[in-house]
Amino acid sequence: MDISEKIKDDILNSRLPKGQPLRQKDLSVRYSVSRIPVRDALLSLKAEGWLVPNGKAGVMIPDLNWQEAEDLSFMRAELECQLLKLAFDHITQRDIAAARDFLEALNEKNLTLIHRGELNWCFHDSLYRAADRPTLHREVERLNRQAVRYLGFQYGPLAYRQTSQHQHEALLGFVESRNKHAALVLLRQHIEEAGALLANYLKEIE
Amino acid sequence: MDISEKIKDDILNSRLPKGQPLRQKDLSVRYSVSRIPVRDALLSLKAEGWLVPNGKAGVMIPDLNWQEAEDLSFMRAELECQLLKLAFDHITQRDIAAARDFLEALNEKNLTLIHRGELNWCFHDSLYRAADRPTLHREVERLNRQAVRYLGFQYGPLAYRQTSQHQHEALLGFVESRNKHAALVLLRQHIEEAGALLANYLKEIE
DNA sequence: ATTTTCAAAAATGTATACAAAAATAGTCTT
DNA sequence: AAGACTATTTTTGTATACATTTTTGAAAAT
Repeated sequence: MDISEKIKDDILNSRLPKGQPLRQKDLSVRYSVSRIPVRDALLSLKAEGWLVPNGKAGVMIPDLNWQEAEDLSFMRAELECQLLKLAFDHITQRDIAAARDFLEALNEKNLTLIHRGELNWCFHDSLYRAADRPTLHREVERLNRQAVRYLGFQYGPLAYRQTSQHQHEALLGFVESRNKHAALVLLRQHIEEAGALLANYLKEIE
Repeated sequence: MDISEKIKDDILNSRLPKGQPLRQKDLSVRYSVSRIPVRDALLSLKAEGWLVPNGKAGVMIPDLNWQEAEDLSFMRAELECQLLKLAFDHITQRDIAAARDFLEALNEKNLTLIHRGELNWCFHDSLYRAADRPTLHREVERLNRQAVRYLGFQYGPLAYRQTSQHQHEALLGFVESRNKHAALVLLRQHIEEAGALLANYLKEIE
């Protein structure tokens, strides 16, 4: 686990302070490395949206907010449905088998948020891979990785895990039976529903 | 001009070798700095899509290709139209004035590609800003900045500058006369047409 | 001739030290 | 007491030096 992953993990589990700049020195002590790898990690995390600039110097952990949740799910809905549509007729048995494996793995109760997020993306990715559209694919992956920051709410207070898993199974079913239309409708619903639920929840607690 | 900008400029003007790894040492000599700021720049540029990993070590300047051009313009069309739609009813006179200024500036013949790309984004940004949707906005900005890598073709062999400028003027006209529908149709056309032209050209010379 | 192995070289990753910039706190002025 | 200014401290940015990893190329084996 490299430093960047450790920082993500610590952000997800609220082990790093929000609302104040993260100090390179503090982090270098915390993870027992020099400031150089810390700087590298902060740069990457900033580019991925896990951190935001803090004035003229330093970075901060941004607050989660309903607007970002809404925008992320909106963009995912638009782009991922397109990606699935492009992929659909080229999805192989191997892809389906891979998707099933990831789905299986997601049933495990004791997964870290990061691990669960990764498996979640891998499941979707198995279905998109056949689209063979690297740039679109890369962008969708970016969005999914940003959305991981919100997973804590979806699997915690919102208890959305069961529903999500059922939708995944249904989606895979439609792919296997080559029902493109139903798969696309369900995927959009899967993304938009989770986004709306999350956005509403965040609005409430704000 | 910081190093990262210099590297972008040198990539756009083919002053750095494509198809082989960029060496941190070479770059540090070239720009007369140590390897640390070079590393920072490479990390950022990799995150922005200007560079791609080269095996286990180093980065490379990726080839421009028609599929990426197509995907970028596809995503821009989907997301920017949505952004303009959200912004439209809130665009102020001040926004319009700003847009006009950038449009004016774009008439200047002797602009560097980077500068032209920046002005181009600023023009669009003036019209989107009123949407007040930071995350969506940020993602659209990312896509536009990636698209800058392709500007050399659009303003060079394709001689698309005139057409593009006319479309910009017409778009601003529709905004001023509060003709939302026409503006949205034109924006989509503006993005998709440029994308298709570029993709076709790249296919030909490939 | 092709492939494999392994040592040398080169490149990247990291630590430490120093320079520049930013934030802080205290003093002075009004 | 509020605000502006300056000195001090803190933090970030960069250079240099060292460690680790990767690449390269020559020699040996098939």
